[in-house]
Amino acid sequence: MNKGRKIPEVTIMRLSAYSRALEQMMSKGETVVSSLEIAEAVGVGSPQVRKDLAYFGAFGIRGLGYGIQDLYDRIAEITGTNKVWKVAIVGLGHLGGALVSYPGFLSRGFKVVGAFDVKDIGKRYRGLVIQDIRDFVQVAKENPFDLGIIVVPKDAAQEVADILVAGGVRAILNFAPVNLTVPVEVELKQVDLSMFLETLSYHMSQKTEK
Amino acid sequence: MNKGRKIPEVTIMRLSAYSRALEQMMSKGETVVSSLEIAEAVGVGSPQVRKDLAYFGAFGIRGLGYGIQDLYDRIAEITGTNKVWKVAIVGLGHLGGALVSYPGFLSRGFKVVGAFDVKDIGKRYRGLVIQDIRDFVQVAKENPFDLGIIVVPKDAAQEVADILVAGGVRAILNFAPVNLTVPVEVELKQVDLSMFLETLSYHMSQKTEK
DNA sequence: AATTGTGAATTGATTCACAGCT
DNA sequence: AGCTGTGAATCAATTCACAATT
Repeated sequence: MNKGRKIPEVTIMRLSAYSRALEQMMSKGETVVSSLEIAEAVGVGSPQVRKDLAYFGAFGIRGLGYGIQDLYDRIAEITGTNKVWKVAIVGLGHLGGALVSYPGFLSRGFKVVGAFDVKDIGKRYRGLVIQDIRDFVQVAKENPFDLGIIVVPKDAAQEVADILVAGGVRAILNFAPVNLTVPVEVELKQVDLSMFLETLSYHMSQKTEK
Repeated sequence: MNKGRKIPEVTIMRLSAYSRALEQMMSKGETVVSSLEIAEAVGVGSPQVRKDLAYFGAFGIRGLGYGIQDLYDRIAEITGTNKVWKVAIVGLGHLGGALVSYPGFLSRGFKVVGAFDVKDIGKRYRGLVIQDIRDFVQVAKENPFDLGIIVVPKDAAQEVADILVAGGVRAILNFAPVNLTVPVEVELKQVDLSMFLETLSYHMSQKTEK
């Protein structure tokens, strides 16, 4: 097992990937799977899969493999995707608007139940009414959010983060390309889309130079 | 220095972050900066900053710091953001549509010059005309793309990847939640948005359990 | 016979601490 | 005097290899 130890963030991300591979397998009607099969589906080594799972207990059967449904449920329990999390999106520009109805969110337990911005207040947006971000704390008092997604221009991002924190969210996903400061008890994840492209352009540049 | 060694992917991502911090500083009219100041702006340790930079050479001045403009240019050269890369986006759903005009892309050298899908062919979309993905190879023959972004449903993603590769792209950024297979000479980066939320829900679950 | 679960070995990344410059 | 650049030390993650189990 591994009760006390700190679990690497990449392990959690891989669990998500395993989980999706398991969904695929379930839909094909399979019931048992080996660490090697999972590994191949996801593109890692099989000891990696076993190590990752071993952080959380021993739920395979030696000589046989893992029960797919069982493993799937265990992972959902671990990553918290067996619950439904209430999400507020702040910033309904192109990207924010797209995220409101991103199918991958709802299917994994993230339900967008609030949309906030500084303009277009009152406008309907895919079943949600855009609310004034300045009312966030008030709104959250009636109906708390677990998680906030920030999709505003970078100069506004810290201010929005402060509001989300004041409104009691427990985690923030930030798409604005700035480093935010939040209290330690609030989980923060920074995602910068152009950063991903830059790793690619780095590798492309490398190759042309050679 | 460090000419031969393999550079960690996280280092490249941090270089992007440093670069953005430098932009900020330049806009304030500053001209010199220490590794500690960069580190604080980005949220890492100062030896980390120096190590990252040292992979690519020694471009600071001992006792003084780094020339901001100079360092900025060097990083742009390293990450390839001093060039303009031609990008094709495949899949103009909500997310794909948002990415077409994502401001962070163009400002860092990624110019979306092609939009492809299986439907709405011929429709104009923010200055681009949607083209048939089945014509991709033909279109790319006339006007090659450096990089392809896949934003299609997961069942179509591998097929699209094969087409992009056939059309000669050198790198692929994939938003579909599946593991793609491409030839080694093509750079591939997988981005799964719900994975980021899942790291957050994991940490939130942890806290409630305690 | 097959595959898990896990200590041990290895590889990789970060941090330390200080010599070397300006 | 101050800050970089870097080898050495530490810390973390991955991979190996095999005993344990069905």
